[in-house]
This record gives sequence, C-alpha cells and structure tokens, in this order.
Amino acid sequence: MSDSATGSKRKDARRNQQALLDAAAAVFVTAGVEAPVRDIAAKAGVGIGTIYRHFPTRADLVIAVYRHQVEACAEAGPALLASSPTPYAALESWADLFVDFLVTKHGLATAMRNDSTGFETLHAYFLDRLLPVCAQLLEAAAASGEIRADLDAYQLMRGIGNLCVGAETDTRYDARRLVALLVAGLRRRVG
Amino acid sequence: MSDSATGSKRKDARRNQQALLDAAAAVFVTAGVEAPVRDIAAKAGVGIGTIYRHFPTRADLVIAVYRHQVEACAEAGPALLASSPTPYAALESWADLFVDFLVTKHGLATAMRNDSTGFETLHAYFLDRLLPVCAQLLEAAAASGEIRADLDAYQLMRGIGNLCVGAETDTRYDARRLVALLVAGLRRRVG
DNA sequence: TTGCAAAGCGGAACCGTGTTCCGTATCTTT
DNA sequence: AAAGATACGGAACACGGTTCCGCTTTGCAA
Repeated sequence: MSDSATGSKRKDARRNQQALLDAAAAVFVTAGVEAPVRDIAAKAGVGIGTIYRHFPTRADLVIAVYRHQVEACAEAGPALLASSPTPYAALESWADLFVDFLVTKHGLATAMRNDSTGFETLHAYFLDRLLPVCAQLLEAAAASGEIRADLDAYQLMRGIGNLCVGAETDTRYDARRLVALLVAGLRRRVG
Repeated sequence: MSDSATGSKRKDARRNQQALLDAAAAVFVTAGVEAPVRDIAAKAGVGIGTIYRHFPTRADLVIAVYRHQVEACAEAGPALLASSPTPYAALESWADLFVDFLVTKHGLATAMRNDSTGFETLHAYFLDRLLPVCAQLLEAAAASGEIRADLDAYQLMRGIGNLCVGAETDTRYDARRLVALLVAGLRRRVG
C-alpha cells in the first residue's frame, strides 16, 4: 500500500505526507472523496507530484485517511457478537455501523463502485479487512438458526455497500433502513 | 426531451438521428452506457456536433435508446397485478423484471448513480415513468396485508437500482437475489 | 430550373481531471 | 563544506465532455 506507512528518511517527506493526510481528510469532508487531486495538493501546500509520490493511486490516499475507521469497524464485529443478545442482533448492529461509516464519508460508497479511476484497490482493501468479519457474523447467525445460510458474506457486503450509494445527497433516501430491510430478508420466516 | 421525437423537416436530419440511435444502441452493448460520445458519433458516421444537436445531453440519448423497454417495464406492472396469485407475487415478479432490465444494460445502473455527467435527467425519467407503477404494486401488497406499509416506492426503487450497480461485471454478485431478499424483507413476519 | 434562406453539419478548440516526468531544491551524511 | 541521495514542483500530456461557428445540404419559391 505505497509508503503510506509513515516511515521515511527525510523530515520534509514525513511532514508532507502528514500534511497531505490532513488536507485530504479536510477536503473529503467538504468536497467528497472524489475531490480533484489538485485541490488536495493545494490545501496541503505541496505540488501535484508530491501527492503521487506518497500515494501512487487515489485509493492509497483514501485508505490511509480512513484506515482507523475501517479498523474500528472490523474490530466491532467480534465485540458485537460477544455483547449482543443473539448473533442476528449483532449482525444488525454491525450492518448499521458499517452503513454509518459509508454514508458519513461523502461519496465513499459511490466512489467504490465507480469503475473509472483506480478504486478497485479501495474496494479490495475494504473486502480484505471486512469480509472475514462479516462472514463471522453471518455464520454465527446462521448457526443459531436465526437466518438462512444461503447468502455468502461477499454478496451481503456488496449489497450493503451498494445500498449506501448516493445516500448522503438524497434526503428522501434512508440507506440504513434499506439495509435493515435487506438483513431482515435473511431472517427465517415463521420466527 | 430534446427533439428526440423523430419529427424533423429535413431528411438528412431524420436519417442522422436514426443512425445515432442505432449506433448508440450498438455501442452501449459492447462498450457500456458510458462509452465516449466520440465513439458513438464515429460509429454513426456523423460529427460530434450532430450528436449534441439531436441529443443535448447524454441522458437524452440513453432515454431514447431504452424508451421502449422502460415502457414495457411500466406496462408490466398492472399486467402482473392482474395475473399474479397475490399482489406480493406481482411485486416480486416486477422487481425481477426491472432488475433484469438494469443488469442487462451494461452499466446503466452505475451510470444513473454517477453524479458526474448529466445523468440526473435519466434518473428523473426512470422515476417519472416507473415510480407510479412501483407505488401501485406496493400499495396493493400492503393492502392485502402481505407486506409492511412503511416503505415508500421511491426508496424501494432506489434500493433496487442501487443493488444492481456493477452487477454485470461481477460474477460473484447476483443482484436479482439480493433484490429478492430486500423485497422479502418487506414481508410481514409470522407468515 | 435555379436561387437562396433556413436548417443542419463537422470538427477544431476549450475546459476540467488524472497522471507522468524530469530539472531543481532540500536534506543527510561524512 | 561537499557530495550524493532523496524529494519536490509543476509543466506537459492524455482523455473525455461540450461549445461554437464557418461551411454544406436541403427544400421551397419564383
């Protein structure tokens, strides 16, 4: 994942990398994840070349900015499983958490679906980190008999991600609710 | 919606418009809905200016190309309601139909979510035409007591559309199934 | 048939974005 | 202080959408 690991020899390089991370975080909030690279560079007070040296692809930058939150989301999985009354309840809560994360990051979900720019890496990162967590929740809920076992974690993750697309720019659309409905669709009937 | 209504004075203008529609349809199949405008113009054997004169925005072109199929989808709603055993079954079938339409049009769903180019018009067209149909199905199924009545047609439409994003480029992802699950989530429990 | 105004055409040119590349500046080490 | 390594900046290029305007075609009228 590039040299995002903050370990460089030169002081200016480290300073610039941090400046870029800060600038990117700020710009992402106001202008969305797809903000022009030039804007981020400008905000950080560095040239365009510098941004590309530190983060070879846009995805690397986005990942670096959101790494902590993705990590938190991943760690919440097992935690919820331990603290919830049933595995299904844990799955519900985790889905909520994940949706919140996607929706509050202006355009993140949309960006990840955008075939255009090299966002496949981003997609891959999310999958790598969160798929196992989702799978664990899904399996637990299936094992407890609360849900059907015929949907794999990959599809559920993609489905949740997709439902979040554009959620932040449309007040008539409530992604969290639709995701809840989707998860509810997994539930065995009769209950 | 522009002069898409094939009524022009000059013969060459009408010919070119048809050539553009044919070319666009062909290119959409092979290169997706987001194919470069230049490619479509080239395929039709006309200049770039011509394409913009006939279809002021990309969306107008896309709409013109798919108008028939959208129409068919709209008309299928009432028909299914009449021919299905229950309103809920009709809703299920219609969702399937709609998903098929979106998924088989290379990138249509994705394009509609793409904030970038003027695809809002496209979005608006789909909504105008299909929302009432969806609403009717939803209301019927709610009235029959098969589903909960607390999700409006707009959100369901958006949800279905979103679930179809990227479905054609990922063999591990089955949009139809997820949409079925979402619809199932509407169902009242207990059965 | 011919003339001519209206309608339509083509594509060069412009804009905004991502990305590359290399001469120059800065840092670190000795 | 000098030299080598490292990083920087931003001009330049690629690409796709869109505009604009001089030129061509068409159809009507004389």
